[in-house]
Amino acid sequence: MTETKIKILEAAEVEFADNGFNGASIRNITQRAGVNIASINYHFGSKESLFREMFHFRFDPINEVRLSRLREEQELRGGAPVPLELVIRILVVPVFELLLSEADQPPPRFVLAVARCLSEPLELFTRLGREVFQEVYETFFSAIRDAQPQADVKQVRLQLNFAVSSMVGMLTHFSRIEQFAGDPLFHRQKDEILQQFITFITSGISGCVAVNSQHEVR
Amino acid sequence: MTETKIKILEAAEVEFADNGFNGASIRNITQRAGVNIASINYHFGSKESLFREMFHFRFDPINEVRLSRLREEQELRGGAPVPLELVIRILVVPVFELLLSEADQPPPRFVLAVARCLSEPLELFTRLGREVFQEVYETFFSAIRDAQPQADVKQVRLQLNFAVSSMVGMLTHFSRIEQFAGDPLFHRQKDEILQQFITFITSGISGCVAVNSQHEVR
DNA sequence: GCTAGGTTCAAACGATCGTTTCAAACAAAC
DNA sequence: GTTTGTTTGAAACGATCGTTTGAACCTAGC
Repeated sequence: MTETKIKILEAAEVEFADNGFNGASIRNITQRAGVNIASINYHFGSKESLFREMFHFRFDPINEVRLSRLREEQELRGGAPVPLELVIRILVVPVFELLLSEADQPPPRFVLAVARCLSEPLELFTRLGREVFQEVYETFFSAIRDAQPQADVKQVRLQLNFAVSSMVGMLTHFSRIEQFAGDPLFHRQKDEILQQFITFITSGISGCVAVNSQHEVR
Repeated sequence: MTETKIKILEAAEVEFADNGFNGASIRNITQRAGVNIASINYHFGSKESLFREMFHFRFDPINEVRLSRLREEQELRGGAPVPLELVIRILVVPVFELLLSEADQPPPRFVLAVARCLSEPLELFTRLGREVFQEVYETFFSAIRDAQPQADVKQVRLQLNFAVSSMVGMLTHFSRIEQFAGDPLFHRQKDEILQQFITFITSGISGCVAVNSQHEVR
């Protein structure tokens, strides 16, 4: 990969994270990268293709980690379902450990860039989201279903929808909601927040099943 | 309120919901409303002010409902804390019953408009979010804290952050994530989805406290 | 040294953006 | 009927957008 291409990708992360997709401008990106305006269309083809390439470049490895870690656990158990909390942990950690980086170094911006751009209602992002996350979605859907034999399929689908929405919402709105409280929450350890979030989603999901089972028993 | 102003507000909801704030254009809004381009600046001053007015116009009544219902329950109990699930229900229902409207009528668009625009990283929306939601945030923060005497303040703040993120994420991404599954989830009754979501958040929050209490016991 | 292919550059393209202008149309008051 | 203040209209403003152009530049390979 050319040096110019790398510089553009790095600058694009920051620009997309700060301004969203529609708000980001080719001129700002190239200026930040210290390259010529035309180089984006030369190296990537268009603004959309630039985002697509940044998206894949950053999230494909993350998703591979998620899939391989889950498969490790599954093989380790030889057929027995992976516990729900562990499934959620494997889904959450690879992304959120990047957001909640240590205090001495700034968090990578591409997580925010992707989360914020995916919130924009462009048709492009519907396609891109599927392109990048479809396999992860289906694999973890099966794992969550396996972990809860008593839940029906539609319920699990709803649960995963809740979980993913929470995750994207957290990425997009954490810093902003944080400001409601006046002082930041990051005094807490990164690992503690991460664990609390995993617990939040896990408890939320298993709470749904518990309540629903009660309904069926009645 | 003038007829023109109302027509603009209605058109703006659709345009903002479909394209976000940066993606929405004054020309599309006025064209959809059937009014002159200049009328937005005449009646509202600017695109930003138009959004601000739409935001307040729609969400101030919703927030008043949330606050008054919570106070009703509090007075009904005369000092005793309102149960967590009921607090969450009062927070969630006034907004989500609009999103999950019945099949025979399309859902109002301003909910999506606000959720999507608030996801855009413009400084404007940090201010606007506080302007509209600060009081609700603080009031429900107290109620959630009261409902869980064993939880400490910072933990409750984190929980509310999780809850609000989930809510905004749900509004923004529900329809898109739904498409991962192939067929829509809305076969289920509106009330059932709503109850499941309330249970998800409630269980998530109380799950955090339970785990944390265990930690402290050790 | 020359050529060929890949890369960068300044400049411009057409389109669209939010906003402004100012005259025309309108309504209500006297 | 005239006046006054409010609302609409067509047109244009300056700015910025993503993209394209075509010449200049650079670096291997011969």
